[in-house]
Amino acid sequence: MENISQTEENYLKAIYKISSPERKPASTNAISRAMETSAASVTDMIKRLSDKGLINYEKYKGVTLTVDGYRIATTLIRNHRIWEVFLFDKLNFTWDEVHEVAEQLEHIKSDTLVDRLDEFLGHPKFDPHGDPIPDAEGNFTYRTQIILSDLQSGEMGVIVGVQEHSAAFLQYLDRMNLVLGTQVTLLEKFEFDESISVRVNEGAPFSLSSKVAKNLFVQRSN
Amino acid sequence: MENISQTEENYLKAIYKISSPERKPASTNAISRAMETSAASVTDMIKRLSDKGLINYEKYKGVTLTVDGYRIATTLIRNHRIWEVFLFDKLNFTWDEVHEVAEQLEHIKSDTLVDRLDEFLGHPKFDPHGDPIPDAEGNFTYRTQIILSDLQSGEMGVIVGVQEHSAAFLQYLDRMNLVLGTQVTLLEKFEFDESISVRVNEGAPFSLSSKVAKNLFVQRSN
DNA sequence: TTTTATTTTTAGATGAACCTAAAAATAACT
DNA sequence: AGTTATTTTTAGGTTCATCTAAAAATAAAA
Repeated sequence: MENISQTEENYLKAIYKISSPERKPASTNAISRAMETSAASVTDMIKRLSDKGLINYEKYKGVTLTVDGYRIATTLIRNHRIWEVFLFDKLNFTWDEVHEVAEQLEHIKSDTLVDRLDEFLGHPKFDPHGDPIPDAEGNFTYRTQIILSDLQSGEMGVIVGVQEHSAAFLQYLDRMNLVLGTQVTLLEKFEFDESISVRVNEGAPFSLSSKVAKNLFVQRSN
Repeated sequence: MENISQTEENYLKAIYKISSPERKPASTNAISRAMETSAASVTDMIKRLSDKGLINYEKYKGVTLTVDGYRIATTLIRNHRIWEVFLFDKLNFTWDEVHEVAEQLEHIKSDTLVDRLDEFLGHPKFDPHGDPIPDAEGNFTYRTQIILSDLQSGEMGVIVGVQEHSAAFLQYLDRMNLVLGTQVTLLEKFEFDESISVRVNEGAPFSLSSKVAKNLFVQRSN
């Protein structure tokens, strides 16, 4: 099971993301969208990954990860998120900058590198976007979280993550001081455009669009 | 000058190492030895690098780096050595372990990553083997160093670097406590096999082979 | 259920980075 | 200088990861 290329790793990660959490097969088209390549290229790659025993493949039926493929995919996600924590905590990258670099760092091959980094960082459980970091066995820490717009009027919550990861969205959140750990009180919901009115900490009320309200994860705090 | 592959980068680094410090042209054979590939592959690659303006190439005459090629090569060396410091200082890798991982990390593309890492590490000037870390402009810090066997009998020196970088040699040095910063007194030189007798700090005298004596850099300290 | 649309696969090509074997150029001996 | 040895290049081929265009299979619509 050795000698897996960076490209192959990226395909496995894409398949993992498409098929989780329900373990549904990933279609050729979905993979080609995720990888930004042609469907023909995907079929090609699928054959190689199948030959290597990393995915289960039946023509026209989509693919699922084997145990080996799953292990590689979750290791990559672990690597990626631990590197993100390093970049954010130690090198002062912003949360919209970490992804791109971590995308490269996750592929570094070393038996001990990420484990030592994990140790150095104090075994973080979540990355700078609030996404859980799987342990070396691929187990994720789950958290009871809801989207901001699901709070009741008057309820308080703490921001614990984001659903949308685009740099534009993350930069907007930064500008609004809506970073992880921020206390948010939902004051009012407006049906007509699904926008909401909130208070951050003790500040003045302001409104957030439906898009923001639906892409921020919070934990109820009262 | 964009889109340079990892392989191309490694060729540039090899050419840099072969042709430094005298700036002599690197021969096809020397490059093929360094890269562990066939001479034919080197000729292939040489053409591509020449087309990209990274090396000066004249058939049968060997190659030299252009200004662009030189900049890339020294940047890689800078990246490599800064990463080595990180692995050694922060993640407790031993000095025989750092090279292999840094060999991968040096290729990570980011405008700010290595500069921030450099900052985080306190702008180190030398890597864990005592090799100088060039600044962002490719300038190296030079140091007055001699090989251990060039000390006079009775002279003291401080270990500042190694010439040979093999893991076996570095592990041997560790076992003997001959790490960077160690104070060594040369007691006696034996002509017949060029071995030497030394004292480390205040310890008991012991002997070192010619090979060790010639591959350790020291700075005179009295 | 037959036709149409969509998805997936096959066929055939390309460029990067490698290879071996053979030819050409340069260097080293006698 | 002429022959031999070495180095370098060319020629032709392979594998990986991609592509486009066309064929085949599946899904959706009439």
